[in-house]
Amino acid sequence: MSLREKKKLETKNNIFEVSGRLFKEKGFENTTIDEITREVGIAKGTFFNYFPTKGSLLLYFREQKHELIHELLEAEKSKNVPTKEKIKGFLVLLAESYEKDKELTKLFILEYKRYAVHSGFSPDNGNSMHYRFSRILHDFLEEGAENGEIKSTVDLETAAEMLNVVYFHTLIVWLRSENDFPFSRNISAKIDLLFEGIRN
Amino acid sequence: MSLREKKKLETKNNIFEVSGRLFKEKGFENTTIDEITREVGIAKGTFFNYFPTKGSLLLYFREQKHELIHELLEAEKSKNVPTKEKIKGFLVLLAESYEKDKELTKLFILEYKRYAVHSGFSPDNGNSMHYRFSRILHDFLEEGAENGEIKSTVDLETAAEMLNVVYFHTLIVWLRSENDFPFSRNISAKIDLLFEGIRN
DNA sequence: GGTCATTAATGACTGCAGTCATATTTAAGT
DNA sequence: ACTTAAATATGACTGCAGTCATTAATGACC
Repeated sequence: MSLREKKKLETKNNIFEVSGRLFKEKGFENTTIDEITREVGIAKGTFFNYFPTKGSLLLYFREQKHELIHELLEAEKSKNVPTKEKIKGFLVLLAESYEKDKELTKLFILEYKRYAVHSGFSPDNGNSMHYRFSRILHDFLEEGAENGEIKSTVDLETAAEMLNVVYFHTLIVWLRSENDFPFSRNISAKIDLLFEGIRN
Repeated sequence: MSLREKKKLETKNNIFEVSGRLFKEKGFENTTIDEITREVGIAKGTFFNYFPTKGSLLLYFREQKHELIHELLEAEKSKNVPTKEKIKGFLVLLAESYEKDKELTKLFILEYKRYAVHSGFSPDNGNSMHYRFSRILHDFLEEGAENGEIKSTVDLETAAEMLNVVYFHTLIVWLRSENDFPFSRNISAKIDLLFEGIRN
């Protein structure tokens, strides 16, 4: 790695670290780029060589966080429990990992939503949280379908999409609540409902 | 109504009308307050006497739109069809009403989401789209429960919340698509799935 | 119809995100 | 070591949302 590359990486990490701290301390809106760059010791313009907008920092936070997801996923995939339990376990674990950085998570979930409405979660965007999650959930469901745990008439894409969207909605409500919200029970109830149906 | 009140209403309507037109013509981000006020013939500051932020215009658009909802609702409520069909009918009608102002709808759905993440859809906020919708859906479900169409073990609040969130997600995807997306079939399939469950 | 308090209008001003022409640093070729 | 091209850094500048102290319009009351 050349001197150039080393410096570049270091600058990016510095921006990342400082902005994360400031966002947590004072919130996203109350933190200015000027503040971040002053603290990092770079010029304002330099920031924009690394991140195209202030909001894109949040997408980067999300990406970093999601490196962890695949570990959770592998651990959960190999368990020998019914599909429904696997999905519950995965989503609860995931939420617990978000819980560690509640404030930051709120921010990047919000930013994701903004992005999602503007530009969509198109399949060709490998970094789309929505897409990756739907894929993972779809894999679980497919396994369940192969075992005969799931009705053959169910469209697995649709089911995965619904799990996904219900999950994120619940996550947001949970993140916003002051921890008196029993996330895992709540999401479990919804997954049950989706598996069992509501019709008598 | 006094002269004052008349003028006030007229100014508000003018802002509403001009901004709506400009948003449709050039998009929300590309329309500036200066432009709106110039065209309306008021000073910039006056705008903020009527709407606290640029985004709040979108909430106002939404409110206006939602005056229509209750008409749809009443028509649908009185039909004598199964609960599931009532819900489908209502959601499809609603989507069709959104379709008339696709670009504007996109904007205010986005703004709603932003708002929702920031400040929640608290029950005490009577204007919250989320809350009103959940209430309406809840009413439908309650009727279904009374007729024995719905499992007694199902928590109606949860079911309404899920219908709601799945609906809005689907709506967004549909609004973003270029009309080749069969909304009513898609949302119907999801409602079916939620009613019947996915477990074999 | 004149006085005064209340309500609304005004636009210069502030703060911040994001741009861009210019300057500096790096690395490769000779 | 010198030259040169490419990569990177810089900060003054622009554009826009939102504020606020000041001014104008309105209507209640005598």
